[in-house]
Amino acid sequence: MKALVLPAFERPEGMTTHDYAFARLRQAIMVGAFRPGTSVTIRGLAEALESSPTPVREALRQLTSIGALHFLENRRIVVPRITPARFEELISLRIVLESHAARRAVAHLSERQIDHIVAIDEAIEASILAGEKAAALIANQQFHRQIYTANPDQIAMPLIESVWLQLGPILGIAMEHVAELYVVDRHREAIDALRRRDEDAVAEAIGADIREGIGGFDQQAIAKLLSLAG
Amino acid sequence: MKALVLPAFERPEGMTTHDYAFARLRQAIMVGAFRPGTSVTIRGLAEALESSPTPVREALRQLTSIGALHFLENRRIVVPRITPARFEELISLRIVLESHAARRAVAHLSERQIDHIVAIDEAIEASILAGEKAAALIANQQFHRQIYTANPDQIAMPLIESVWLQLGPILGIAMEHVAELYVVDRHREAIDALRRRDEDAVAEAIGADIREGIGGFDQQAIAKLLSLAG
DNA sequence: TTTCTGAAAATGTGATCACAATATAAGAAT
DNA sequence: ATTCTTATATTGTGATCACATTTTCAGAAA
Repeated sequence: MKALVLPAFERPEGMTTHDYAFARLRQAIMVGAFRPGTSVTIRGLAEALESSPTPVREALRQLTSIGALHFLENRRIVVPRITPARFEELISLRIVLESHAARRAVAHLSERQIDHIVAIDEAIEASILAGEKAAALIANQQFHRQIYTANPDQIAMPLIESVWLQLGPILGIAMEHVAELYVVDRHREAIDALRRRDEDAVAEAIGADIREGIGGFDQQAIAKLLSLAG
Repeated sequence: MKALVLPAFERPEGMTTHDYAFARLRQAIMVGAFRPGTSVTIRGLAEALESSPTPVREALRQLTSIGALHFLENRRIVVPRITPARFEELISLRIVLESHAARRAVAHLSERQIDHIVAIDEAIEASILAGEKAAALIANQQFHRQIYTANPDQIAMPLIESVWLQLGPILGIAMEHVAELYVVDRHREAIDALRRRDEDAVAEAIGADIREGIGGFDQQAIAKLLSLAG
């Protein structure tokens, strides 16, 4: 049994053991630290997190509720495998959910908030130029999240993050097999549309961003990646 | 402390205590057995379910992950309150998610499956005529679920059910304050479109069904309901 | 070499308990 | 009558342990 290695995570003071376990595992999955098909154990994670089974099991249960993990019939806990069809389904869901969320956020974004989003976009490009894949990934998620959560009554964010989590494992594989990140995003276009308060254009830009970004991998490339992950 | 009363639920043999607790609580919330703002306790539910805190807490954690419950800062567990804006947000999400899921299911539905869906629709009407509100509600959900899950690679169902769960509590209130259910559904239209394999028409019918069904309550009616639920 | 068998190890499950934080309610002070 | 204080009860948290199931693997049989 090799020891588990989880991405670093600072534990805020006062955070419960359960919340810590959940946040850390969630983040690990989100950035692709686990490969599809990997199986995890409660005790193993409890040891890695220096705690006990109870809070870890609660965290794992939550992660299964949002599709990040699967409890099999034999009660084994695994990172879900991804088929090409499932991948395509996830991408189309991202497009539908996120263009909707973006559209409904437009009216709530202040100029100051848009400035902040611009700053995040610049951070993304900086990370890419520096070759820091994980940082670029996190910043890209932050870019999207910042837009959608501007709507104070917004409900979609947890659902969107559920989809992100389900895409996480394949993201990790993709990052390993892509020599350098090539920037193909529509962020500039989305920002311009935000400034014009053009809801249709914002929704369109976000949809295209997703379609041409990770969704741009064609079926063949995905199949190849998935076979490598077997 | 008044004893909790949960809707009946038959426990399949071999089902773990945790799964039983989760399924039963989930169903209770889904059909509106809990009012918005209600607070629940781990020990109270453990007693009602004749088990212990551990599996119940796991079930509650899962339910919060899908938006059915909220853990407050003080660590109290409550059924989320619903504002008119949040309600409108939930309905628009339902429309987006479900018309998308319906569209992507069309190609997978066999004639036999469509026949089954017709049978469910007839059961809905029978329940309405018999005045059995809860049964009509369950059957209506079954109608929608049956369509969406025809797509074997479908990912959206858990997200859709998350939205249903968040609408559950207000459903319970609505059922109490509506003397008789008036049938305003587009099921027949959806079924015809399914037979024609007309994806656009199916998506449109499902969207209209949601919009004119529960979504049809205008803001004023919702505000009244929500004030009663204070 | 392959397959079968059984013992040992690993694993998920759930009840219990001690502890800390929070809420509740009774009584005192203003 | 209202507000503040304090003691009691309630509640969430997390570690631990016993149990049942599953997995793993060494050794025997074919």
